[in-house]
Amino acid sequence: MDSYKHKKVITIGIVNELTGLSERQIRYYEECGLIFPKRSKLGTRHYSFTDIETLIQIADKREEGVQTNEIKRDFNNKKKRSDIRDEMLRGQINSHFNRRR
Amino acid sequence: MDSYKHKKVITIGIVNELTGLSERQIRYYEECGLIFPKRSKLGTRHYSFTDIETLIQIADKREEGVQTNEIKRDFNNKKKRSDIRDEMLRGQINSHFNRRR
DNA sequence: CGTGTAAGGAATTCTGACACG
DNA sequence: CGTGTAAGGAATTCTGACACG
Repeated sequence: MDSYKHKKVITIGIVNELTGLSERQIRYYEECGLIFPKRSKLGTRHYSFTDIETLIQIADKREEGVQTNEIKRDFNNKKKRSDIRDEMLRGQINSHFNRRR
Repeated sequence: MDSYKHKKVITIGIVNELTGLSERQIRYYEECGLIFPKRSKLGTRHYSFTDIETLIQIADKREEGVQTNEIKRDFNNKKKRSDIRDEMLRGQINSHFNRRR
């Protein structure tokens, strides 16, 4: 599966290499609620490949001058839209089953 | 794509958590030529998810009492077989194109 | 607001070696 | 052969803070 994409196994140093963002920036975007690394028992942050993809999107937005605030709102809206789409899909499937009864 | 699977971004501590193998064992299997982590400039080992899958296979074999030697031979044979299969596939494709000329 | 930096501590990783077997 | 361990050093990561703006 693509579950590897979501597994939180990458340390901040590697994320820095992969994204070009400083550790300071990476931690700050977490503080802003844009990414959510997992923590090991000892407090070390672990990121997934999807986190890295998100960080690259953030970096692009930031270069355009978009504030973390805006970026967060955009992310939430995108999520909301995909949730709605999923729900409509479920609705179609249900009506399909209802028709068959 | 599944290129994430092959990206060498995981440190040995995480590999230990994911496989249950000790760092000593993980490094030893590298010495035996069974896995090939990448090295950062400073010498830290980085593993991919495929490396982890390989390590889990190794662990299974070792539990059955198979020596690293045997395991390596098995891996090489498996590789050889898949290379041959690939070559035969290429042969078929070529003959297909030749027929059309 | 977003990011750099110096500070000090705690945990990580590395290598080469001795040990047991 | 395969793995544990203690040893010492080097690099990593973390937090809270001061700085600039």
